[in-house]
Amino acid sequence: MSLFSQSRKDRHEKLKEKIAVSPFMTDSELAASLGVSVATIRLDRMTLGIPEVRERVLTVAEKHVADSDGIAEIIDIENNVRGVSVMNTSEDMCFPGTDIVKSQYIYSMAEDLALKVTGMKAAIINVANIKYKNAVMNNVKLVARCSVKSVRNIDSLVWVMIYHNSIEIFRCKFLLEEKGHG
Amino acid sequence: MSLFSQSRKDRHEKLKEKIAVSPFMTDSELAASLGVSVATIRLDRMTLGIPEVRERVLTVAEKHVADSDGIAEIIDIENNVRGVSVMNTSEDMCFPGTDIVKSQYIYSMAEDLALKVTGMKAAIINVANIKYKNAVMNNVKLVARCSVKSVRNIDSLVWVMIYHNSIEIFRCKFLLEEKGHG
DNA sequence: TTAATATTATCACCTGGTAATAAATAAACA
DNA sequence: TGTTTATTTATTACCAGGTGATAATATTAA
Repeated sequence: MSLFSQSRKDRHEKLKEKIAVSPFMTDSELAASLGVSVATIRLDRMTLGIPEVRERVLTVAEKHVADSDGIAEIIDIENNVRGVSVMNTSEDMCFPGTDIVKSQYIYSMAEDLALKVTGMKAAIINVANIKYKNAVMNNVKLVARCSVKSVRNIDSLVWVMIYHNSIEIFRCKFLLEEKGHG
Repeated sequence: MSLFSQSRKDRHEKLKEKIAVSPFMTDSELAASLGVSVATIRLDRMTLGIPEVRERVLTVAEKHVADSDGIAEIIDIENNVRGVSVMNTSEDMCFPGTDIVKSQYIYSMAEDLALKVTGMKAAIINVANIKYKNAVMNNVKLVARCSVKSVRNIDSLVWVMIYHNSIEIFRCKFLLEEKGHG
């Protein structure tokens, strides 16, 4: 292996890192920042299997809308009574460089399910009795179960429990209030 | 006002809605779905001030990376001792159609600050004593204060409190564990 | 029917690519 | 040293999804 291909390997590493850090750079920006021609960047991307800017941007954007929809899939729902959702944990839910899922994603799963079960344009005004005892790992299937404990006036009291392999890893109560009556 | 311009107003409304729902449609897709020519879509976008697909995609994608960095700004930090961050609530943190912020954003603000104060590639393994008593509204400035209560072995116990106008709206304890020892 | 309004078509141009090919350059080796 | 090989660069033709301007064609109201 030549010194030449060594410098290329270096450049490949730098390229991957640059794109990981700022995924929105065009080929010519990358070329300038690595002191090499656009054609070379093109070849490098081909060999590394890195798609063009627009695809990279689109991927990131699609992930965003997926997240804001709630990442979990509703499996079963009975309005104002109960609901079940499942979610597979993924790398981008984890603390960077670890296999441990940020608890905010667990919390979001619970909040989203509570919202969908009540069906109303709801807003959570009170959260109580959260328990979160065990770390959740990457690439694992979580099941959330939600049951509505009471519907009084415009408020709903909702319990959510999240399980991994039938072991409870999270639970919490939400008090939801119908929008516009607050 | 002519019937003609009435139908145009209709189309403008439909166009705005379509783009709000799926921001990644090209002009020709929009044209097809509204039964009108691409030129018309172009004119409509101009008059409504709607940018082209690629800009829309980029905007969404940039929001995503901003979110994953943590939306709050660190104001003051003393490693393993304390930290302060601020965050302005915005429309896209709210329940759709309301001015009430999803509590998951409050939770994320707390978690992110706890993580940054410990400075370590940390993972939250336990959360306790969450209190969240008041709804948080859109377009409001939140201040999070974090203090590290103990650093024992590889664990840190961290408290986070979030305030709006000096009123506490959220508090919680995190137990964090250094990655790789667990 | 005519004038005004709304829509469509057409053309030249732009960015950030793909794909393929040829040329230049650097390194390795006999 | 010259030759062979690996690597990089340049060039060309093409593509999608736009912008901007201008001209032609509906559509409707007066």
